[in-house]
Amino acid sequence: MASFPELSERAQQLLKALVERYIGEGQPVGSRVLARDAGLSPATIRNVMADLEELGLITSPHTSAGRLPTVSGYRLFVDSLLTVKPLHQAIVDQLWLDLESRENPRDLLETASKLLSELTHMACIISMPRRETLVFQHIEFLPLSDNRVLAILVTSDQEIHNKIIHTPHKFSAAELQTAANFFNAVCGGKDMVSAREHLRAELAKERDRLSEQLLQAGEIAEQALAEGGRSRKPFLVRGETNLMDFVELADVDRLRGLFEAFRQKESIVGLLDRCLESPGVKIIIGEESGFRPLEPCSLVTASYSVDNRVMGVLGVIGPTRMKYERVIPLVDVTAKLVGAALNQRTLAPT
Amino acid sequence: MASFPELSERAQQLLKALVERYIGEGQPVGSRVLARDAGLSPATIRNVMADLEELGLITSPHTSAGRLPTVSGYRLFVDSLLTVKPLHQAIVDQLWLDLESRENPRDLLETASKLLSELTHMACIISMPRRETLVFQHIEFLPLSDNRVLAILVTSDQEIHNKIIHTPHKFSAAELQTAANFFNAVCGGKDMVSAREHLRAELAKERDRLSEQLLQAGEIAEQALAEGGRSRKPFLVRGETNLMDFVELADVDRLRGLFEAFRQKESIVGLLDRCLESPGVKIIIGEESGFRPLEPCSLVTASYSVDNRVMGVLGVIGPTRMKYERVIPLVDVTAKLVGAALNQRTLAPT
DNA sequence: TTTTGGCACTCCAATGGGCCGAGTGCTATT
DNA sequence: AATAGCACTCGGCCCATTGGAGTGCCAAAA
Repeated sequence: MASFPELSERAQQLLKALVERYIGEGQPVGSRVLARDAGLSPATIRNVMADLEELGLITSPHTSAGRLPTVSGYRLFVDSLLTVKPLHQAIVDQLWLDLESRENPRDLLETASKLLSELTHMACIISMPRRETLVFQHIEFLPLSDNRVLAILVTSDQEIHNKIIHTPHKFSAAELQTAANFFNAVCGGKDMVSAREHLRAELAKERDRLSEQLLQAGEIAEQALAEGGRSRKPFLVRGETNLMDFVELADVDRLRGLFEAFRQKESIVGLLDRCLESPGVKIIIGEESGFRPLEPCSLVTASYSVDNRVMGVLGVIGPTRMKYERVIPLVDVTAKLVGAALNQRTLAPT
Repeated sequence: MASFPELSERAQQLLKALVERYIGEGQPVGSRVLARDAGLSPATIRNVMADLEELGLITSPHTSAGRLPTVSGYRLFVDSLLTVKPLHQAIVDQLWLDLESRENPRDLLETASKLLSELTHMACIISMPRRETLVFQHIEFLPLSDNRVLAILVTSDQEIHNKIIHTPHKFSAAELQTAANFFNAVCGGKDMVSAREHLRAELAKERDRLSEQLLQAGEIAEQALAEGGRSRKPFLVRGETNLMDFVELADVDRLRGLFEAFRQKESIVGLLDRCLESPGVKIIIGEESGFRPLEPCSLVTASYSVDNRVMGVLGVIGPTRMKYERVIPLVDVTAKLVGAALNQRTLAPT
């Protein structure tokens, strides 16, 4: 990331004022208004502005318009100029109240996304817990008609996953019970990925000692772990319609691109993965996201964790011209609260 | 519904031509173009048009523009003037191929909505099977930690419903098994609504003979039946973004209203219920729907059934100015195919 | 009686000129 | 280094003009 050590204190303050003003008004800001604030003459301001423009921090859309921040300008602003407003405690309490009462993680994330999108008046996006972080707690098999078995998997966050499995022949209830006991013993307490690997290894090792039946059941459990342990959708998007209120997005083509992107999640998932690694708030501004539909938007994300294990990411999508100083603490706090609520819900294996 | 017996054959043909033209071009159609088609002079056409306008079947947006159909005009058109194009057999086959291979009803409806929205380039809406039509097949209880019980309910369409229930005290696995057996015996084969009523009656009747434990379990099962038997969302909406392509909807406020309506489903559910009663295709044009956001839209719906029991409704939402003669058979056929596929998936109780 | 041609009229949409305001860059001055 | 002054540029707005599309009506033709 480029830093700008050559930037005088005054230039920085001016940039800050300019960005804040632009975020507030949405129109290119001229030298006069800034001059008033700074107690300097417009001409002086213009000189500084010319410098800032040369550094690529601001531009003007045309000759006789004011200036507005470029992506680098925003970058510098959020990285070192911004003073975040701490969140009012009452809001934090309210958030916690709403989140804490949710039964299951799915509900919890649903609520969180709803709250966040309402509070920010923007779109909210939350990735579901990853398979790597879900702990296998308990599996149960239920015989259905037609050589099919219903596998029910309970993970440590008390989420239920179902999968119907087609079996080569009919298993009796007793056989299924035996199998379930075996799997619970082998996999219990492991995360979904290593549970699966462990199960595979165990099956291979004990191949001789296990009955043919159990071996087959093993294959089945493998199947159940493969897909059943993941929720249907990798992430939630809520409040998309809020984006329609922003003038800079009030263009049908743009909106269409955005909404399309929300629906076919792949590219967004990639983006979110970038924010998974480290905890804390991450900001992606405009074209930094690297793909078109999000160009006029910024993304403010934070990962949420349980026991210092990163579970997923949540964040907010809005116009580049958003009130970062309000959004950042909101996202930050929400992520922490979601983590805490999730933690409270995650019980030790029985 | 007002009929127009006083309408001459020629006037009807003219109205038909006008509507078709307007649907095709999207612009008010003048007397000249119609004159060419009809082999009459523009002046003659104008006379007829004046009659049609007086009857409230067409209007002109302003003095020097052509005419376009009013809601009544569309109504008359779809009710008695329209000649539907039969669907190409290849498309039917393809649809069936795609639908028939789906594992569970949820997937099936998901696929159907995707296909329908793609084929029509409009938004598709499908209501999930209603509780009244789902047959209780099997219930199972799984003890969790913390005085909680996981109820697993299998319905006749092989869909799985889960619910976590908080219990006043800890039940043993054996107790739960007994309870499950009891409920399976009492409720098996009944639809969800009457299963619940039946269970309630049974509990009241046998109150003295049943153990306290079983009674409590009964309350629990009641809970499970109440909500667990219904999927989380009452209906699916797919392909909303397609609506952005239509010029008549290319207005952010309109779009916002529409999308908002899709999200908070209540009003839409009411609309769909209207189409539940009788089988066959139903069409709701513009303001007939009776609520604002859908004003510039039409709705083409058909209910789908299994064994002559209406399960739900599916349909398509698009601009009033849509190609009804193509959309109607598509919706019709899809509904039938969904019913057939669902039927194939619905197994007799074990 | 129905159809047609003609004519005056209305209205929209596109075009282009003129003007104002906002803002800049540059230069001379303090 | 900061400022005042000045010429210049550009977008937005208002407004008048024009052309085209279409109508309604009436009188003449079929």
